[in-house]
Amino acid sequence: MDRETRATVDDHRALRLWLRLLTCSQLIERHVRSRLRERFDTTLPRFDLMSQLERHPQGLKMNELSRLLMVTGGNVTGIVDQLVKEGLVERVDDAADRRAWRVKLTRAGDKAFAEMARAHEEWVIELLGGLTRKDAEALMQLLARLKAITLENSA
Amino acid sequence: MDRETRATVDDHRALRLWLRLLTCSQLIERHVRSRLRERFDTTLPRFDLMSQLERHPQGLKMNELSRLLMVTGGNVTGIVDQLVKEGLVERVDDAADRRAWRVKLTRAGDKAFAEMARAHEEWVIELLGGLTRKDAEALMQLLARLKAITLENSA
DNA sequence: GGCAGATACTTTAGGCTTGAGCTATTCAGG
DNA sequence: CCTGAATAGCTCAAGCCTAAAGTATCTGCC
Repeated sequence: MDRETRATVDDHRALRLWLRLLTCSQLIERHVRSRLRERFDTTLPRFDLMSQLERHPQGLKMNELSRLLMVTGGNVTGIVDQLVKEGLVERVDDAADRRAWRVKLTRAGDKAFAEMARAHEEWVIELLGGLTRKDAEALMQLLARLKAITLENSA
Repeated sequence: MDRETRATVDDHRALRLWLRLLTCSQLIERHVRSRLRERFDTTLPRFDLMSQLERHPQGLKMNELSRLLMVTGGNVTGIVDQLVKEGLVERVDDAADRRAWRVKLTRAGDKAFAEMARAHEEWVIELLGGLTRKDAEALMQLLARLKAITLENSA
């Protein structure tokens, strides 16, 4: 019996929905984190950051990374520092704004990310692949609505 | 455009589902964390731990808390230490096993938690209440399937 | 031009979280 | 009994994350 299962029957709908969503998310997240550590000796935040850079070959500014990853700027500074030290990422001066950097994957970073991304997708498919296509699509749509509503209500 | 929206169109279904789930979960989590800090100067992990204790008035052992909260034992030690110091929680010797504690809410903890739980549910309703009853129920059911499948596949 | 406010980034203190390694206790077989 | 394995809990180092405060630069407005 875990947190979500234990919710007493008189808990209300929205609360139970949130607890269940959190449980699902944590289950998957733990699995992925653990595999990233085992197989690649890295972490989910590092992977997420590199994944953004891979989608933006022209590079991203620190504050763009911060917004995309939904974490604070100080946090991005720390993670980028590490990846720079490991040679996976580089800070390039931004020509138009001397306050800013353009952060990019190095060639080594691009290569390392490609391998991790392949494995990562396999793990996710392994975990979630058992859902029927119909369920998966329904879930996608409902989560889209949830996301829109949440964004609206937290603004 | 956030992480999930940015996923390129050729990303596969399971991966996109996972990213969307993560985004939803993080949006709600950030909101709740921020409000817990503002209004009660506390954190989500502390709230979660107290919430488990509130559901188990007879007390819980450290390893039971660890399992219920899906975090490691060392983590539970730290959070319980703090709550004990603040007088919200107490460690009672377990009569049957001298290695173990029974962790319980104190009267002050119970009172403090009741107030926080009321506010917490309001915040969640405020955030998610916009979903129709039908959508909420469908989502509950699909997430239940997802949870079952994930548990099965990560075992 | 110059100044006020906004913006880009870093730093710091403090809390969360993990995995690995430690002690103490319990339990199951011989 | 007693010994080895399992279990309950703690400690530690390292990394993630936040909010707040600090520096440097840019931008708009007079």
